[in-house]
Amino acid sequence: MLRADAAAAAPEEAARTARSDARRRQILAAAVPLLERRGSQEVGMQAIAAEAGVSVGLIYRYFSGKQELVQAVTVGVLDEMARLVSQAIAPEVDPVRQIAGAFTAYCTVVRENRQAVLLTYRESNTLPAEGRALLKELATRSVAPLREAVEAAVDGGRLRPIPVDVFLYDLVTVAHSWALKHWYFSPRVSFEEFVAAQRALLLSAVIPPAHRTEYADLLADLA
Amino acid sequence: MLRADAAAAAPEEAARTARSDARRRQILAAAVPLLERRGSQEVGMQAIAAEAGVSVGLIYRYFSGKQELVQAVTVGVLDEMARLVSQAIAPEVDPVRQIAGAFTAYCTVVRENRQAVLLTYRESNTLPAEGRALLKELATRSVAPLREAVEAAVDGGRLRPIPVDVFLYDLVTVAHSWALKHWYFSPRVSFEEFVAAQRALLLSAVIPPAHRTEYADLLADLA
Amino acid sequence: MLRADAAAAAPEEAARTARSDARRRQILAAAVPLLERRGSQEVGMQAIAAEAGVSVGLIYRYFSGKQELVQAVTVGVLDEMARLVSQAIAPEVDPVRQIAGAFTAYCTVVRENRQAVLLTYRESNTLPAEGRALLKELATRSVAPLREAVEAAVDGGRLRPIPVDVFLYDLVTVAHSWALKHWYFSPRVSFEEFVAAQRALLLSAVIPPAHRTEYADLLADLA
Amino acid sequence: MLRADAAAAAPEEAARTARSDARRRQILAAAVPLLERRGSQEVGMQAIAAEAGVSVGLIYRYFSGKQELVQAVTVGVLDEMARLVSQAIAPEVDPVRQIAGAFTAYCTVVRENRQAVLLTYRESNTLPAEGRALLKELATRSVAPLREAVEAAVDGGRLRPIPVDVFLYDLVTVAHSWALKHWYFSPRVSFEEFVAAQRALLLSAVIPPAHRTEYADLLADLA
DNA sequence: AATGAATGAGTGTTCATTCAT
DNA sequence: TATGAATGAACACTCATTCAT
Repeated sequence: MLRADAAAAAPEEAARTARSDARRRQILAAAVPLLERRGSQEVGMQAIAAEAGVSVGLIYRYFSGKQELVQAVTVGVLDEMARLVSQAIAPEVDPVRQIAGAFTAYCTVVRENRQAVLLTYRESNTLPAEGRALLKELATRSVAPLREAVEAAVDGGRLRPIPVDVFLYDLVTVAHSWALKHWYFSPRVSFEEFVAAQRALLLSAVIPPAHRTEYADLLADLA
Repeated sequence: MLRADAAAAAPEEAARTARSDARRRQILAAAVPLLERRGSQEVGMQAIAAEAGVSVGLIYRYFSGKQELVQAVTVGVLDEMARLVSQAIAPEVDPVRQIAGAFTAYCTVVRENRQAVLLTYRESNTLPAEGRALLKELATRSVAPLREAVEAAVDGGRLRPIPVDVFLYDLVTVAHSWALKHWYFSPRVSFEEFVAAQRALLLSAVIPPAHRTEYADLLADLA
Repeated sequence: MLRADAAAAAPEEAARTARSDARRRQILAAAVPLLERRGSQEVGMQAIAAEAGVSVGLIYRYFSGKQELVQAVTVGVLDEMARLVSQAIAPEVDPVRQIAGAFTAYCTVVRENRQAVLLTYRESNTLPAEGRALLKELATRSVAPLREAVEAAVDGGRLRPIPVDVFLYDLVTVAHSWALKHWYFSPRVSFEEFVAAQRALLLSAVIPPAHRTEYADLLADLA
Repeated sequence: MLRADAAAAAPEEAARTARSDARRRQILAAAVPLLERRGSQEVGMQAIAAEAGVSVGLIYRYFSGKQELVQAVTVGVLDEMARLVSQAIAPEVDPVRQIAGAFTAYCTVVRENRQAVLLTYRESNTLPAEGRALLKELATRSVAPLREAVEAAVDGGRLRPIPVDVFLYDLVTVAHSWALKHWYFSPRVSFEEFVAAQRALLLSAVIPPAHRTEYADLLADLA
């Protein structure tokens, strides 16, 4: 009996945790589009509850308050994007092609999560110090694979000896600019043109003359 | 009498307008640092009135509401930055050097108005469509001189035939990234290193081999 | 079968009642210190459930709502105090000494249940009419033994012909004042001094000159 | 002009303070009966605002929050009672008659402010430490005149050498008991009987035999 | 032109109570 | 019998906006 109970306890606990996680996800899933569209300021807890199909009180069982919910949404959105990017990176041998692929993947993820990108830029200012630190760490962690590729390329002489930190964040910032300056880019260039042009521009800046022919396909889009 | 009045009316009117403008500026000047530091959400009208040394009611004589005030602050901040940049651009003959100079100027203005840059990114999402359009127009207008330089350089063959729109906003976005990613860059590179590296990177991407020796000084920082 | 069931029913019923009573007591025991310390207002049902080690829902099986629970706690506390007092009263032959003993006992119980006394004063205002009536009845009943002693003493001529009702509640009120005005008395007199002084004062007021020497020991503390 | 302005400034300020005070009083006056009847717990800010004929927001201009308002009401009620008592005390030469008069006055004030007395007992438990300290100080200050009379009587040998602190608060507690135990006393004795009996009882306890004939009128009610 | 007292709809949050399991 | 997730009305409090002076 006792053993059976003990044996049963674990699955019971697990089931509870699973249900609890499902609720959290349900609430977050409802909050994400609202916060993306209108910002944490404009969206009330009642609206989030209504969208999630739960009562206001229930949200407070899963999140200590609005701030924590907004932070969870923001972190979740960044996490998801990092996951999508890492999924999308093809396992290339050539580090330069890996960089190119990662940048393309990043841009694609940005295009498909434009509102989410804007949300992270917008809400990161409203987060408390702790949440901000979490976001920074997440950002740093999610560019790690890209950083390795850049470092490998530089070490292997396939990229000029550039300041890695600077180039790395240029890749990210430029990818983000499809969301940040969407009003500007979208009427002027197609997404594909944007990616091709940016990729060619950024790589042109760092591929040394000796390897330009090797990567001619990547640089072609600049003419 | 009537004539005297009419004669007096113009100067009177002018004086009134002048006083009115002074009031607007007084209120805006008080609002700017508050909004930069804490965001429009966190700052109340009462706080702005107190900071400006006027009553709440008076603000409503000069602005139709909080939204308009925030918009005026945002526009004002962008205007001021555009002014500072255009002031800082030396009248160079060489369009490439003009681009380099403008980028450096832009970065310096960003450094000295970091909070203002963040404010524009933050608040532009809270603005109504109309205000957003105004901001876009302003942004477009304020890069116009830079665009001319880039176009001239491309036309003169000193820059590769790149998509001008893309390169132009890369310059702006990268300059902004000193503010947007300050938490990342500032512990890793000094502002001078940042500017030199970015300038070299961006120009490397676009200066054709034929002119690389001519601009060796600008490209030096990449080794 | 039916008979066996019927035969078993009585003990089963009894066992159930016993378990049920134990539950009630368990919940009340958990609620008492919480309500004493923080008041019914500040204490939530969830907190009481947690303290009792049961679920919130279970409390509603044993009490119809918070109000009833608070009432049960209040009544319980008064009951317990009445019990302690009646226990502490030594079976004296002399009614005056019985009064003195009962007063001393009352004071001691008040000292050891100061928070409980405050609770009854505090919560009796929040109770519904019905609960209030119950409390009054309880209070009346619990002073009954004391009333008998006073009446006996008056009838026997050992106390002056005073209005019994008034004197009776003065005894109670003064005993309570150790709790009600604890902030005042405690830094000024010790508990023992308080009891001796009050006892002497109250008895002085009612013992006729003819019996003063007989009770000199009880009156000593005033002079 | 400047002088006129300066001259006008003071009255203006004074007028503002006067209006502000009137508002405070208006809100307090509305809050008192509500809090007396139903307790701070049961009374919402909206109800107080409605009763006062002002908006909720306005209350927050004059009180930092509900707690402060409740404290102000409680203090105000105690203050008013202290004022009424001190007004009612006739300037007697004889300190014993002064005590008797003060006690009678106290009882009368309690009778006419029964709910207020209950309110102070009830709410003093919900107040923060600071507010509680204020109440204690107020209570101490408001019995000061009575204390002087008691001390004078003891020093002059018209009262037995009793512990002043104890007797003083017995007077107060017994007077309060008309409110605290109103449910008990009121069906049993009239207010006048109550006062006469209590006065006689308390004075009997402390007037030495030597002066009993002198104050026979005060002691008469005990028979 | 200027004030600031006054408004009241709206906010985030709590908690007694219910009910499916 | 026992659970605790779920509810939602109610709360204290805020703040953009108005308007009598």
